[in-house]
Amino acid sequence: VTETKTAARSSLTRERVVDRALAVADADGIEAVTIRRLATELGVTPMALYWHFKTKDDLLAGTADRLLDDVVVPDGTGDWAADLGAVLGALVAAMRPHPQVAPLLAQRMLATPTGLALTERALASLDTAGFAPEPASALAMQALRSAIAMVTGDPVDDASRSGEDHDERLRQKQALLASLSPEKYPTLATHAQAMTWCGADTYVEVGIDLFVAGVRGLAADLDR
Amino acid sequence: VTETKTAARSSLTRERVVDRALAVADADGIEAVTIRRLATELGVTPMALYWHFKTKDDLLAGTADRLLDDVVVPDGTGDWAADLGAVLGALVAAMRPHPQVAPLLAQRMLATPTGLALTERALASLDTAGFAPEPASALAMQALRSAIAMVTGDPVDDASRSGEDHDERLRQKQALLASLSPEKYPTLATHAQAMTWCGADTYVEVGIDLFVAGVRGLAADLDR
DNA sequence: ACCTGAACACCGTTCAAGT
DNA sequence: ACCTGAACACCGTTCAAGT
Repeated sequence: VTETKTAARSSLTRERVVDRALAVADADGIEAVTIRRLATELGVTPMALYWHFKTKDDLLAGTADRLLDDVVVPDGTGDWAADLGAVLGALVAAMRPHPQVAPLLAQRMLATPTGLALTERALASLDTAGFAPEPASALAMQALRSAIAMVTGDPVDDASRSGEDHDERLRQKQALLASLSPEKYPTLATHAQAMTWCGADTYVEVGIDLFVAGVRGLAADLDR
Repeated sequence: VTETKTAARSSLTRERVVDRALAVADADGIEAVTIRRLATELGVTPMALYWHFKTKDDLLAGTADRLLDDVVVPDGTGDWAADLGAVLGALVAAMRPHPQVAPLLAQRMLATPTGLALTERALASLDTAGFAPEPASALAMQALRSAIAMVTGDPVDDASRSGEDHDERLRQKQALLASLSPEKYPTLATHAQAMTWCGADTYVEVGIDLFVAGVRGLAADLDR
């Protein structure tokens, strides 16, 4: 795991630090990305990172911003509902490879050009849908949070730990659901399999469709 | 802040520890609740807590479960949409006084009787709405996450710090939004005030309505 | 400009010991 | 049963110093 490349071993840069941070977060969870661990993996003193980042929060912000680099801001098509779905889809696609980092994006949406562009598009869609500024803003924020929620995955097992920990928790969850009394929790018993399947794809699709459908419903209520 | 009550100063209990944990989380954020801090505030050795809790995660789980104690599980009325909204409302109402603790509830919904009861009701509503087990489960999980997102408040300033920090961040946010070029971000400029208002009430209402409307829309699509 | 070294004030947790 | 004390392996960060 330690830095072994002879080429470009010199010159610590913000980019290389963020690369490592992303790798560590993906492998062992966001709580594992630590100044000291990144330093040792980069073959450097912990304090070396403080030349490139003012603080650990700064480092995490930089890591979050990296996700936004991959976002392709969709063009407007005139169909506000489709546009809103496209913004959500773009955001979700960018966050999905790094679910551990996704929650940090909440604080970066108004602090980054891409984040601002996405927010602008979302608000524009909601504006043409007929929402006043206040509900439009609330909906835009909820959109952001929903997107994060979709990629963060199964709420029950937090999906942070990889490998065996993950499997064991999933087994525990299944055992728990199987042990429930069908009289007290009839529907839950029926849905035991579905609640543990962890199919991220359907989860994301349902999430985006749900949000757009919700906004559509609220927009329709405005006209009455 | 340190424990000063002469009555019942003896006998550390799980309840008293959780009380403190909640107070600290509300005052200084969830990252401030620390075994060592709780111990000193309770006038006790850090290790004393380990008699009542197996680990810090256990302590946090206990703190999260406390929020669920205040939940009143709503009765079914026959109107599945209303029932779904009631479940969401009950959950949101319980989490709202302690936004810092709310995210921890995600892991406790299937590990606690009240959580199971709420999940059962939500799944039952979605079942009568016509959803198959898989989408119903996905929607139920998204409901939980949405509820947490609603109480966690403004994504931009994370609302964890109280008082002056909070005010300063809000001012920074306003300044940032005011400094945007209206050509590049026309809608954002229009919504600058609304994006900073922090009105939690409208935010929650919009969130619940949005979710129910979304499910209604998806349910209607099922019949076509 | 860019990095090292030592030090400080924190963490969670183990293990043995007290009462 | 319930709590203390010392110790271990971690944290983020400051401050002075090296090159």
